[in-house]
Amino acid sequence: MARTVAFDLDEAIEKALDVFWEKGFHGTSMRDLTTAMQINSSSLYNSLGDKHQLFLECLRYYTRKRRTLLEQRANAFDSPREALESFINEVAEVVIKDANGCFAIKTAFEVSPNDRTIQTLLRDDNDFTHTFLSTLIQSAVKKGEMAASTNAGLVADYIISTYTGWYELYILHKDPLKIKKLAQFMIEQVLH
Amino acid sequence: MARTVAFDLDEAIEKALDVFWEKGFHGTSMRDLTTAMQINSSSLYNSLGDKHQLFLECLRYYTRKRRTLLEQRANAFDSPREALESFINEVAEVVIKDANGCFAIKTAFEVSPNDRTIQTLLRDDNDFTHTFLSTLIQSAVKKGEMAASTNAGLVADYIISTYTGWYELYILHKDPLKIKKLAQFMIEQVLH
DNA sequence: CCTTTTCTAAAACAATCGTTTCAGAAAAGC
DNA sequence: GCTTTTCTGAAACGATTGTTTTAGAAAAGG
Repeated sequence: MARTVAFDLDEAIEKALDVFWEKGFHGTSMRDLTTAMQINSSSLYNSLGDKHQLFLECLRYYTRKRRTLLEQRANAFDSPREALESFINEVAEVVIKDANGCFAIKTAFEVSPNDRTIQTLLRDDNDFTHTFLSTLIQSAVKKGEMAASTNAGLVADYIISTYTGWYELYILHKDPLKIKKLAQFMIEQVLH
Repeated sequence: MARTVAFDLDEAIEKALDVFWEKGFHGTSMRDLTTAMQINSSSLYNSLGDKHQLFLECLRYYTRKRRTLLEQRANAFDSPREALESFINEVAEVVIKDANGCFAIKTAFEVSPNDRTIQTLLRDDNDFTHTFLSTLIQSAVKKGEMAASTNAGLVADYIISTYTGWYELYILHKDPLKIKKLAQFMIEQVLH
C-alpha cells in the first residue's frame, strides 16, 4: 500500500544518542543529528518527531538498555553480597570507560531542572535502580551476609549518590586508579 | 580623560551567573544575558568579552566565593571532626536550597568534557576542596577524633563524590528528608 | 570649555537554529 | 501496471544565534 522507511529506527536512535551524549541537548543541533544519523531532516521529523521527542526516545533507549543489563547481572550471582560488590566494581569500570560520563546523570543536571517530562523519566529510572539495589541488600541481610541493622533503602540511595560523584571526579581528573580505590573503599564501608 | 563604565562589574557578573546557573552554557543566549544584566551587548563585549569569557568569569566568581566561605567555616571550630560534621550538614542544606544544583557540578557535566580550560578550572577548584577536607581529616586523626588508620586523601575524595550525587538525587526527587538522612548516614560511616 | 578617550544604545551582521514545504521516488495492494 | 500512500531529498522558512558596527553621549584632564 505504501512506501516503507528506508533506515533502521534503532540504529538511528543509537547514533542520535551518541551525539546527545557527547554534546548535551542544547549543545546538539539538528544538523549534527541528521549528519550522524545519515538521514534527511524530513525523514527524521516524519518518523521520530522533533528534537525534544528524539531526545526522549534516546533517553528511553538508554535507560531501557541499562535496565536489561542490570537484570542480567542480578541473576548471575548466588550471593547477593557478591552481586552488590560486582555491581559497584562494574560501575567503576563504566565510569572509567565512558569519556562523557553517564548520559542519565548528564541529562539530570542539564535538562531535568527545566523539564518535567525528562525529570519524571529519570526519576523512574533512578527508582528502578534503587529497587534493584534495595532488593539485593535485603537478600544479603536475610542471608546474613550483611548486618541485620542495615537500612536497605538508605544504603541503596547512598550507593547511587556516591557513584554519581565518581563520574564528576573522573571527568575532572581522568584518574582511573582513584575511581577504583573509591569503589574498593565503598565496598568496605557499606557492605559489612 | 575618558568616560567611565556605567555599571557595577561584580553585580553584572552575579546576574549573568544566575542565568548560566539556571540554563547552562548552551541553553543561555546573549539576549538572556544582556536582559538580566541590564546592559547593552556592546558594553558587555567591551568590558567582559564574549560569551565564553563571561562564562569563565562567572565560574571564577562562583568558585572564589565558595572558597571564601569554606575557609571561614574551617576557622569557626576547635574540633576538626566537628568542622567536618558541620561541613557535611551544611552541604546537605545547600543541596536542598539550590533549585538548580551546584553550578560547578552542572558545568563539570555539561561543559568540561569538551572544554579544557573549564575542566582545568574546575579540577583546581576540586583540588582546593580536597586539600581543605584532607587537612581537616588529618587534624582529626592527630587529635584522636578519627581512627589512626584513616586515609585522609581517600576519605576526602569519598566525601566529595558522595555529595555530588545528592544534587542529582535532589533534582530528581525533591525530597529534603532523603538528603538529610544521607548526610547523617555519611557522618556515621566516615567520621569514626 | 575643549579635547581626548571610552563608553553606550540601536541597528545590523552573517551564520546557524529548529522546522516545514514541495516535488518526486518507492513500496505494497488491487 | 496502475493507484494509493508514505517516504525521501533539496531547498527554503522565519526566527534566533553570537557578535560587530556606527553614531553619538559622557566623563576626566588640560
